[in-house]
Amino acid sequence: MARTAGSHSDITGPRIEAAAARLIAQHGYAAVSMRQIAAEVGVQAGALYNYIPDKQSLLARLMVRHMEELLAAYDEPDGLNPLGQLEYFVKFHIDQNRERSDQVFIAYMELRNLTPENFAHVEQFRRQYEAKLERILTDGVTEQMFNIPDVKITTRALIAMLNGVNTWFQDAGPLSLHQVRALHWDIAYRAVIKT
Amino acid sequence: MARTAGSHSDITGPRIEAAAARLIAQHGYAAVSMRQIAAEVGVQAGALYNYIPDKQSLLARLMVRHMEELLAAYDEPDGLNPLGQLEYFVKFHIDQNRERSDQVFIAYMELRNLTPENFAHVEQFRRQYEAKLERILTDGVTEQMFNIPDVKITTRALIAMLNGVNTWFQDAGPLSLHQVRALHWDIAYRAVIKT
DNA sequence: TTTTCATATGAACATGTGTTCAGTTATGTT
DNA sequence: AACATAACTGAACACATGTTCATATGAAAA
Repeated sequence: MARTAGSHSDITGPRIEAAAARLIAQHGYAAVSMRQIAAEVGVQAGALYNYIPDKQSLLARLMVRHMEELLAAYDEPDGLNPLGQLEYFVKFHIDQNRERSDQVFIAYMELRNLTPENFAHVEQFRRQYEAKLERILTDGVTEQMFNIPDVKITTRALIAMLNGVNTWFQDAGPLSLHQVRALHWDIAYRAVIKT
Repeated sequence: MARTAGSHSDITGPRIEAAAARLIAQHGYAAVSMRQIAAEVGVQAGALYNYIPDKQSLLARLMVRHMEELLAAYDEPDGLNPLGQLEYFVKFHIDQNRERSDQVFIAYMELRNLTPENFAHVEQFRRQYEAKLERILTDGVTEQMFNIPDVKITTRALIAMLNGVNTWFQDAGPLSLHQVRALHWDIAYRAVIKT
């Protein structure tokens, strides 16, 4: 038996990435085999190689695509002062953590499993994203709205804090996403505001 | 050829754990083989099983021991008000991140590679540690020193922020550990203090 | 010196790995 | 109806995996 039904090129491709994202987020890149991914798609392992050069490329593609989509989804808010922009960033980041939790999780857990070339590629995107927040903080300091001893450290600290949400937030939990957003915004606000 | 030199039981054991910690922190549990660990120790793979029942137990032991040592190293500061205790906690956590970065990294990156039983065991320690911070924040609120909308979320947010240090701090970097401590303490302070 | 035994070897086992590819099948086109 | 080809199978490849065990070794005890 070969192809079991229909012309599936356009559907199998995305399904491979979706299955890979799910499994890798759950078990880790090294712990997931090509045969597991194939089984999740409902196909034999060999068929994956019609869509992917190799396993490493699959991981890299997953991460690059995620970073591209993340940056694309962030539409620079016009006409907001630094405080408003910071609020936008915080809520955007938390929303992304929720909507695309697998990809977000992979993007910062599997960096060490990338080849140096792929790592450099992804890292470049990561820095672009970080630069958005850093810019907001810098502007806020310039406009004497924020009081921040070290903008670079505060940038990383805030992102680390926001990423943390992904490790414990569950839809079934006691807190709504709205509450989580509000509480993190409160902390971020107090961490930067000039009093 | 068998044993190549001397009676090494008391030295090989710790060396296995040290090598495993180094390698797992760098490449991840699933990506590191028993033969790699053995090679790092300077021994054949079979010899590891004089000290370890299996690979999974090695990971679990690493994590449990780390958590035990972490909790043991934390000697409850007497006679400090909540603010002083919070400062102590922040600096303690950052110092631990530096002194035992491999173990800290493993302890929150490899949770998903534990069997359910081992996970439950480690998770219990993790909650004990988290409870220390939560207690400090609760006390601060009670004494009307802190203003915290949700103590549980703030606890997690602060720990996530502090853990973040481990992902980018390097001794060779531009900032001293002292500076990093001070900057994070500043953020934590502002996040909780009642104004 | 001889005995004892903890400590390590190295080969083997069964299974799993990523990847390739000749062959098969269903689909859309002619 | 016949064809062309995209899409997939299934078996195979070479090698890696965790783990076991009979065997060898050397240091300490007698």
